[in-house]
Amino acid sequence: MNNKWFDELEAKIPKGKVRTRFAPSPTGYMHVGGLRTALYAYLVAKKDNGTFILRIEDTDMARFVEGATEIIKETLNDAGLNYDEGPDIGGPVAPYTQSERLELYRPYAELLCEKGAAYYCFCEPKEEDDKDTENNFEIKDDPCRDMPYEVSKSRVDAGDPFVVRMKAPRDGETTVVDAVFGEITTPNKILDDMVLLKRDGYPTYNFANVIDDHLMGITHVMRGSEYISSAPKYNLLYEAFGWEIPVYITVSLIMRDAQNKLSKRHGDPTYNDLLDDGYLPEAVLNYVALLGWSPGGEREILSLKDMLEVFDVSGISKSPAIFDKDKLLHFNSEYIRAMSEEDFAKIAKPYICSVIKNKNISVDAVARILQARCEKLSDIPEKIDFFETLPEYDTEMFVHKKSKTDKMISRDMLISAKKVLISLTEWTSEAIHDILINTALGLEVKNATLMWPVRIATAGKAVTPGGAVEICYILGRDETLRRIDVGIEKLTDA
RNA sequence: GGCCCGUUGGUCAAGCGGUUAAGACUCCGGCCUUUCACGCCGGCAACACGAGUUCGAGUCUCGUACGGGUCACCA
Repeated sequence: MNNKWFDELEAKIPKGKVRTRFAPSPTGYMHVGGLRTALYAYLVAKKDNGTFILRIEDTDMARFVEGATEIIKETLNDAGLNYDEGPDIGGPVAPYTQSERLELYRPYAELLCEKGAAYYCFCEPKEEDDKDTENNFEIKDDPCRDMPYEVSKSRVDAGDPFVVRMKAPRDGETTVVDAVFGEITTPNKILDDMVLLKRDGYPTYNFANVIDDHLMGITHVMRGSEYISSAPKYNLLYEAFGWEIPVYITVSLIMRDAQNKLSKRHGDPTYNDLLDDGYLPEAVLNYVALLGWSPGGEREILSLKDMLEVFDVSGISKSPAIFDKDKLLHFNSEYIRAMSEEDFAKIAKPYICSVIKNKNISVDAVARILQARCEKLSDIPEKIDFFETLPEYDTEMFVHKKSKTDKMISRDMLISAKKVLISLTEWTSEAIHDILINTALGLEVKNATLMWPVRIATAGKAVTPGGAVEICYILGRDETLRRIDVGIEKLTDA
């Protein structure tokens, strides 16, 4: 490659603005941690009016998953993390998918070999088995490390299979500066000669990442703390090229418990699983933002826009955070309650319709009584299935101390309720409410004494969304009266 | 095992040398009420341990313990 080729690439690099990237590998789903990294990257860029980029890191042919890129794009989309440059929309430093950038990496690897900062290695790949053998942690110099450049180059030219490895210095030390972790100094001698270019010609993550971050003009690099021990090697690479080192922003891991990180393999939910389970994207995003980052004040409910205002790298924590589903659930219910009635009805509808087929039942009315009582959308069906069909129930449910009811009283109450409801001219919540309250008054019993049996008879359940009035209203007159009759009958038998 | 990082209630966390050590989730009371919720009010509960620096340490230093990360031709 001649210098012009490199120069042209360099010339394309946008400068002067903050540029961050989310660089997932397409595994078929989105990790909760990945979403958080994407969010932070987005915030760092957008806070400064910068550019947020999506880059797909698909350099592992063995792990390719069909459709995975689409999942990533959709996720970013419905989380509101809109990227300015990416695989589908292009940009000044396209392409944004590493498998489409393959011809870029080898010349850079060769350049490093020429400079003596890397070398060709012809050793056979290590066997899977002796990789993990016991305490074999020693790093030993690669036999090809000291092969003269000309010799190795001619072998490469002759077609020998090879990998390119970085030539880490054996002395001195490297200091990494991280916006979260501060300065970390590592003796170079413990750094291994990591592979840059694989035998199949693909770059490794470590290499492609550095090349692309540079070529794409990335100014701030966020990644999980699992990469922090590789950071000195990245610095060495940047230095070998004479490139400016970006600002590292390392975020700690999200854990399932004190000793295990969140992982799909162990059955922990991915972002997509959470959505399927009835969580709202905004709620998940909000919750995840607060795992490992704090805005400092007492405010916890933050929209993406709010976060843009208050986000600061100094609020990122170094210690790992345990993912707490209870708290996520709380955020979710907060978001549900904050929605407008119409919006809630819209998202609840599919869940409502999954159990309620009866056309006489108003989906909107059901949604209204549900909104304050559901923490996630997926709890909806079991809460309202009684509207569709009256479940079998035990008459013991009519007995309620606080409402001062027993079976006898309940039967009387149902008979009274039936009498007034049957003659009700308009079937509205207000009308039902007023006539029942008046009836209780006339009977000289407390409201609950009348309401409790009516609710039990019409729902067949001890716990229901909404009270007697709402249930009667939603059920409609005919069904309400029918269910009251069923109740009276059951109580008569008992 | 080497190297690196971390440690405030069960969980998320504020705190950046002087506080009665915030707040949120969970849990437990109470109020409201036609059930359950929602809402409101209240409560339980923490600086891992040991030295040192300092008039004074959750805050600084060192050590110990515990936990995590990493040591792939995976990312």
